[in-house]
Amino acid sequence: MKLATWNVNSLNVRLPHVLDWLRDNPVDVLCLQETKQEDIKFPYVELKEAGYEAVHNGQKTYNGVAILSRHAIYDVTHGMANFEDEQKRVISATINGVRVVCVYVVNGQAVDSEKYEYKMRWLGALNPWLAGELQKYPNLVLLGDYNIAPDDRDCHDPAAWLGQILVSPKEREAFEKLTKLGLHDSFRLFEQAEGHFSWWDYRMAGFRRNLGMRIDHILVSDSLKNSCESCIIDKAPRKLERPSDHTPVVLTLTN
DNA sequence: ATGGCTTATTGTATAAGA
Repeated sequence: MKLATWNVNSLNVRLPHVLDWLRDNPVDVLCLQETKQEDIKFPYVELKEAGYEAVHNGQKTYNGVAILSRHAIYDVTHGMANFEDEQKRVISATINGVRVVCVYVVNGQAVDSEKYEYKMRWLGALNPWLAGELQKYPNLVLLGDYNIAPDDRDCHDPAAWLGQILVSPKEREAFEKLTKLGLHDSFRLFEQAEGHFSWWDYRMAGFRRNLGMRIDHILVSDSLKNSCESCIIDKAPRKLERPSDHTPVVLTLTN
């Protein structure tokens, strides 16, 4: 089973890239973030023609998450039961006996901002909510844009970014607390080298110079850890015309 | 050279992303 995550930065703009990518990479499940569209505009028909069922928790202009699947989708829930939120950032479903949780974590803008406070409150709710979900669904995969680079090697210039948004100690502590629930960063089960990123700023020729961050992650529960066969970042879509600033991360599970 | 780009908005400048 292959599961992937991709922040598309507007599905309206990026649908051709998504359809092309799914044709070349027919994963079982693809989680999307920042669809930035109301449900009525969501391209259910085009995705169905491409072989994918989809569920969407969206809103106009901002945020929005979706799960696309080649297999039947069961028990869909929106958001986190313990956190009232107008922003559409979470959608979950069960597919092939795996609980798939798709998240678009708050960006936070700057460490001294109100948005950072919201980010920390949001992450503060995510942890206990996931603890409960793991009780209900031991086979769980948490995919999405975490807006956290968990380690210095996940940042192109740790000295320049020291204490900044995406790498601040509190954010990294929140990520660390997720791993303490028994969730494992599947990319780091394999690749340990520096210079692997999932997001590059549109400015400063960020991609060409590999000035990136690894902020899109796929975490797997204890019970799935030994089934992980590979986790790769696919940089190909970032090279296209009018790309998303993020690129897909793909997990392969055995059986 | 601390800027640079991209997206959406009942737009034509502003907010947000990260």
